[in-house]
Amino acid sequence: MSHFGRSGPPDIKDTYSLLVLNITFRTTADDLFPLFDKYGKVVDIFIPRDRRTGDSRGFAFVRYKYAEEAQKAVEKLDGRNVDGREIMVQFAKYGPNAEPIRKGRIVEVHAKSKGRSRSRSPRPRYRDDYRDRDSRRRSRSRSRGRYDRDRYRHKERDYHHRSRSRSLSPDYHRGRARGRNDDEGRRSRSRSYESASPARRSPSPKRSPSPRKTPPSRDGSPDRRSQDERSPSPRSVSPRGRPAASGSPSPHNSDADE
DNA sequence: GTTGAGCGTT
Repeated sequence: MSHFGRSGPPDIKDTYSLLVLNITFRTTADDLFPLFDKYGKVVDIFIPRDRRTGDSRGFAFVRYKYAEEAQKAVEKLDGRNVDGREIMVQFAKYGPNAEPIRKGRIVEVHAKSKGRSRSRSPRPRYRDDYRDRDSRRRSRSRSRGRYDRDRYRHKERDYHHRSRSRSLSPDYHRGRARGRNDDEGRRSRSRSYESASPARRSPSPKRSPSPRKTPPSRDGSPDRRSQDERSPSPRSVSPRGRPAASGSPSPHNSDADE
């Protein structure tokens, strides 16, 4: 039981953060603590996780008390198989406590200028060389991809909107020129619209084939929803029996009902 | 239940 990150950063004034990547989504700070603590004094371990799902994002931050120990852990734990996945340990570049690292300049003492002293790197990481955004943007995980796409949605939408505007100009002109086929013109426009926003279609494909399952009253009745919210149980005024009992013109039915 | 480039909270 570790309370890392539970009470926020304990003291990052003299701590060095290590970024651990490529860790499994099930790896927790408790699993990394013994691993990193073995090589040095771990002050705190923080694993950013989703606030909605609460799942790990796949990387963790390990704070060491001493830079030398952190460096050692990087060399030793970098490339270590954890939970069946090879983790990548490296100094955090961005962060609140990334400054001490720059000041300390842990390595470069005996390390060759060619590269960090990661003689323990069993596998060459192309990411270091191919750090282009194109590379990481080409393939992305599902969970993160969704948010990222959402973020870029404004741009895409703007682009589409503009494009549609231009496209609509000639389309409209042509459609109007035809004139004789009002039906066809409308249909064409309709199709164009669908093709213009394929991702904007209602995320409820089930509703289409089964419109009966979803009552239309709740679909287009925002007013009703408000009322419902105010009166969460308007029909449940009598949970024990049916309120219509007094006005029920079918006494015999009542027997069958209950 | 899935996934796999990256950089963090009270």
